[in-house]
Amino acid sequence: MNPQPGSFPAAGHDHHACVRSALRGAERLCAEQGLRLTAIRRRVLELIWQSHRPSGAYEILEQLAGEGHRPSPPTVYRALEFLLAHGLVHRISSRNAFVGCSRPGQGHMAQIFICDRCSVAVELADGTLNRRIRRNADDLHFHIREQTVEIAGLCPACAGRANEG
Amino acid sequence: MNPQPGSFPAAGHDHHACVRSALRGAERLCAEQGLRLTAIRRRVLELIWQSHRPSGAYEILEQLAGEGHRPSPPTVYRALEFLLAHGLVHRISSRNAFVGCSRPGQGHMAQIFICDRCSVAVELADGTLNRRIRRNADDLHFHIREQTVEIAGLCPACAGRANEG
DNA sequence: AATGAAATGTTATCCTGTAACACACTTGGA
DNA sequence: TCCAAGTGTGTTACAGGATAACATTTCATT
Repeated sequence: MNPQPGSFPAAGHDHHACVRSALRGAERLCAEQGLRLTAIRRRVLELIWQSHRPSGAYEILEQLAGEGHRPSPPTVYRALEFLLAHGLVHRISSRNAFVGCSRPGQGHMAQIFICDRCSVAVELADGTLNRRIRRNADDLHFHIREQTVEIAGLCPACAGRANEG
Repeated sequence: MNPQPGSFPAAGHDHHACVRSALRGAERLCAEQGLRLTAIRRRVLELIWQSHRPSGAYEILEQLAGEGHRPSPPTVYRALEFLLAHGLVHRISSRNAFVGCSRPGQGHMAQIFICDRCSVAVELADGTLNRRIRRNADDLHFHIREQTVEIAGLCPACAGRANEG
């Protein structure tokens, strides 16, 4: 089961299932579209899905290094470029980081909520909101290519313990 | 007159007036709130307002260097930090750059449209859209601290000559 | 003048991302 | 089977963005 799009992951959710589901989804999408999910690309996607927290490119690099690969930055950035281009991951501009996309292949007009405290990110794709953005663009006679909607704050769990640590 | 919030600047608009207006606004806001608009802060704001294109921190640095100041990165970043904290500029995460805020002091729930071709940025503050975001956050039980809404594409003028150069 | 807080200067370094070029591996056709 | 062309990867070197840590100055107020 994919990480429920539209809600923060429950405390004890089966994360291995998230990862498996994401990889299966990627395999299916690549098969359908004749794309090559090479070993590196697959591994980078897998590492990004290790958690629901956006990963920096150099974090990924270090994890790969820990496995003996020792790739250089361009290798990782190329894999990320591929994953971004085909909607398998999102870039979080406000953090220079990358997070798995919960709905690969369904266009990329997502809104992403990121917790300041635990860093968990959740994506939404609110059609009403997207239409509103498009309408604003139309009023400006602006032609949208890409949108970035990132909301930072506290997730439910962290808001609950806001006054602790 | 401030750059019309909510529309792309007209071809022959009086840009000196934009700059003057932005600086006057900043002076007023700082006076009201007992903030110190020091020489550097003022100069950085002025440089950012030189155009409606977001400026990188190191661009600003170079311009200051060209005037004999030769400041170091932290100096510029501190000025930017001040200007951001008091709503005088926006950070454009998707470009690592900064642009003047057209409505200082009115909260910072803005949407920014940026042209891929000429880089001009225009800000909007659509209450309906902001309420929609807030509503999505409420549904998630997420507490918003800050939002980033950046839309990239082609401004009216550039869309017009899209098939030329 | 003396004091404490805020602002700036300085140095060094870290993090993020890419250019440029070499090599290897598919894949389809001669 | 071998060759070409395209795609993917390796490697080196560097550009660009941002901050830590500490020294010094400036300012408002006593």
